[in-house]
Amino acid sequence: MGRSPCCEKEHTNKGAWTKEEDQRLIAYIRVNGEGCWRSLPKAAGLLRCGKSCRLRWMNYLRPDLKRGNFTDDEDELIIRLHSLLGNKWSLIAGQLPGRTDNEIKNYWNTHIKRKLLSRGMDPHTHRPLTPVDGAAASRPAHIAVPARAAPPTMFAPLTTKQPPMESSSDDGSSGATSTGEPRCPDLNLDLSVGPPAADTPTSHPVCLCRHLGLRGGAVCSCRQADSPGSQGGGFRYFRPLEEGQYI
DNA sequence: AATGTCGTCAACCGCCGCGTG
DNA sequence: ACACGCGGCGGTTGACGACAT
Repeated sequence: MGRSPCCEKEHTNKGAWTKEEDQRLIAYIRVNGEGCWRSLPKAAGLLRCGKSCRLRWMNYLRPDLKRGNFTDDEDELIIRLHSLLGNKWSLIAGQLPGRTDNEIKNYWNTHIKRKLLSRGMDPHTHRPLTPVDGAAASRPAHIAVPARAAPPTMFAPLTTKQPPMESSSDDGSSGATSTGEPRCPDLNLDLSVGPPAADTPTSHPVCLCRHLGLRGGAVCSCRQADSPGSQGGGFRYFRPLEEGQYI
């Protein structure tokens, strides 16, 4: 049998939304607020699947959406967040007010991937392309390539049990550990859009999870985050990048 | 001007995680 | 512990416009 369909497909419209449908959806949500997407279409007089209504609202109709081109700052922030989080578009979108996960995902696939390739970076791993990667990058799109492991593990988090790494000027022999393992590049965790505040310390470590609002979630194991002495409590830290260093 | 190709993006699909009974 | 319903997420598709030939 399997799961029941989310709606009666034979009685629902599909495809592009009309202005009238948009107006109905907006008017309904203005009065009743978001939520209960399953019953919303009927209540709002829409012949649409609840999921479709939610998507339309979230990605297009929400009043707080920022339309228009991405700024360079937003570009860089997306790249940094992607290197940390992988294809977690909703988490990335959470750091860019007014942008949606769908929008960022599209933008990544159409613009940023190419931007990284032009920098000689692998958009999946955020590492410099090797000649082999380069060949892969030029591989015709229809030739499938197995997805690589998600990047989040690429950047081994620093814990307070480890001494902070020396500044990344530890030369760029970089990229390899003494064991010959490729070393994870460091991360610039100034995740704000726009110029940093003058008094913002950029060299001392920050809790990534906390910065991303993930503290207490599955991703973050930080404890006692708000207490000043919490550095010994198991925080995971990341060290910012040096000027001009890419992730 | 007609046709083909490419890039963009809104929308759909199927899966997953969480809450609830 | 289990099944179910729902919302949310990420991958993919397809329509459409811009550009090239």
